Amino acid sequence: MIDTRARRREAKREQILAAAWTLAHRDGLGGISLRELADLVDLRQPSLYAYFESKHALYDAMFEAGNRALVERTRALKPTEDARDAVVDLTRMLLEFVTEDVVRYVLMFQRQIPGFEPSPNSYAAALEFYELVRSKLSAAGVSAQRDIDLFTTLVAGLADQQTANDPGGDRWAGLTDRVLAMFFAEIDSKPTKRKGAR
Amino acid sequence: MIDTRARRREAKREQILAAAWTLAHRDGLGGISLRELADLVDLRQPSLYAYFESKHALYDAMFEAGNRALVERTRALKPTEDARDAVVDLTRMLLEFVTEDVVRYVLMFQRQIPGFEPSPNSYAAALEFYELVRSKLSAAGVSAQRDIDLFTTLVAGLADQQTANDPGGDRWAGLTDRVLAMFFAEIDSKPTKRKGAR
DNA sequence: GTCTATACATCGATAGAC
DNA sequence: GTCTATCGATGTATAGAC
Repeated sequence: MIDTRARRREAKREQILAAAWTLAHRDGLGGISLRELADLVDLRQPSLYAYFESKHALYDAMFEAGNRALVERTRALKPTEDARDAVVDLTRMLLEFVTEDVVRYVLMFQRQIPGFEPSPNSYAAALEFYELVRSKLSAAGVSAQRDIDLFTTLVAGLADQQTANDPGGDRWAGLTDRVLAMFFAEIDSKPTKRKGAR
Repeated sequence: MIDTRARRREAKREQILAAAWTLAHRDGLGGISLRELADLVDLRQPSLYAYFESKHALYDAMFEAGNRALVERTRALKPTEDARDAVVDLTRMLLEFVTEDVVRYVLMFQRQIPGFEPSPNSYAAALEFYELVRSKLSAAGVSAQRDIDLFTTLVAGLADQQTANDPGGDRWAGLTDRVLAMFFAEIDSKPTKRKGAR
């Protein structure tokens, strides 16, 4: 049956992707060898091309998987009464997401693979996440672009320092609440005119 | 004379380093090809090993040069009356340093070369810079480790976002003053006991 | 789809002659 | 110090049998 064939193919694709993550964790993102990857899934190297048309396509699939996981995780956050609590929960979750798999973080948020650009399809997943963030920020009274940029600065700084200087620990992640309190104090001290304001 | 020989050797080393920066700017850090590098300085590829024992040793020399330049730039900052102004000047200079040469920034502050660890000698230059930062922060009333970590978070965030999302521009660098004002407001709101306090 | 076999270009690195 | 020659590995890709 055609369905069986398609399902087997999809299963093999998933198997290849899982093996790719394994290799990436061991040797780094750039250290994935297609010959070794093929070995891990009982294929010969040229046969990988039946599933991914290039190594970049493999990275692209990994990039998409990472972003879909992040979107899912974001959607699974419990609703909060206060909109700012939602931003706190989001940020905590993001730091956790980032520290639990540094390689995935690097693939998604650092430009480390030379020449790799996400396909429009994969990038859509990334955009979906950013939209969720924007929406939560907006509900918390943060909608000016420069205020959003300030927020991304803080989160990027926490994630960068945490993964680079204390992987596995929480030296910087532990600053999350303090950083956000500081952020909202700054926002409140310079209120921005909003659409609904009189 | 022995001096002449040593000087010629040092000059060739510098020539190789300069060519390496040229290639890195064109092709990225990882894109440096030893064969092309040798061509640029009129050598054959294996002869480079008379000057650098490996490609990592070349990166190490570049890492050290970058850090020495940063230390020099920091020492050249004009003294200020107010200690917090010195931190502002330092941060502005750092953002400028980072944006004027993104490749150098990546080499110095991101872990992008697989397996590259600075030698103790090169790392000493990096430590020298951190000591200067610590000293300026301390003079400005920031000496608790968690407060220093907060500062590094902010600077890392600005540098990361600026270089990654707006290279050549100043979308995030332009937030520097606001970020530092926010930082010092936070510091003042939670004063830390200091050695000299009564 | 998967295989064998092969090819090409590139890479960092090393041996050994001079 | 510099060279030629070479090694072993990589990613990429294709041809052609089954």
